[in-house]
Amino acid sequence: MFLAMATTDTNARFCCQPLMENVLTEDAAAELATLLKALADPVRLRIMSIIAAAPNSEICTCDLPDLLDRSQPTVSHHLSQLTKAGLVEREQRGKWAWFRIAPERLEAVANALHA
Amino acid sequence: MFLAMATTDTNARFCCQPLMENVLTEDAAAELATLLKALADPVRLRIMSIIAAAPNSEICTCDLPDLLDRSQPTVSHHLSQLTKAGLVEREQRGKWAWFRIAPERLEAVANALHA
DNA sequence: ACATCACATTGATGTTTGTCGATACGATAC
DNA sequence: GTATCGTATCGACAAACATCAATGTGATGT
Repeated sequence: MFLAMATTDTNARFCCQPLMENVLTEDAAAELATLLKALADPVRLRIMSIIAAAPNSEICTCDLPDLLDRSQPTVSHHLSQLTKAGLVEREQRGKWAWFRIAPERLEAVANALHA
Repeated sequence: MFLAMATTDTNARFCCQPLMENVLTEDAAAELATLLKALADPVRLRIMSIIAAAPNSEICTCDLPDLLDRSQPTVSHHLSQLTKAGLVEREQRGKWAWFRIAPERLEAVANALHA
């Protein structure tokens, strides 16, 4: 939905007539870029993938440093990025933190990419 | 297709039983991350959007600096990134460079995001 | 209370990225 | 050829990012 998210905010002149209606606003572009950026890292993609493949579609943080071959602070940082972007949701259970994918949010990104 | 792109490359131990089958390989994750990174910038998203909305779904580079409010070198750099990622295709016509979206490539990214 | 465990935060470091001025390249027009 | 125009490349710089060791925090169990 490069189209669907669209509202115009530019009134520029052109020499080859591109129309500026139905084009991503600077704001809309920034918002979508933020989401894509949150996904655009191999470690974070693998986290999403691991969650999607896990029983009950949820994981405990404790497994990730081993699975991802990254330090605990690094994993924590990536989970925080994904959470902040709204792509995963965090739930505390005793001392463990569990994460699930926020499907609507992920779907929104995927849909935004269909022209 | 966090699932569809999957083949395993990790045999880690776990305390909360996540399965490591059907999980993105490090290589697959890196590849997908590269594509997402190419899209994860407001200027590049607007470029894609402008192309998608343009007549004949193509644009001449010459219009972009004005439309995007960025210098010519900056625009050139972003177009180069998108081209390198295979998300757009370049065609020289006289002195002008024209760009079109590579739909399969963009679709592949979108599909990879459906769980 | 105390020790322990799971996780977050801080601080530091090397790398990558977006940006632009200056310049080089390549095609067109004269 | 020479001038001009559209675009790419180079060099520099500041901002953002991934990473980890060290430390802080908050809950559990004894």
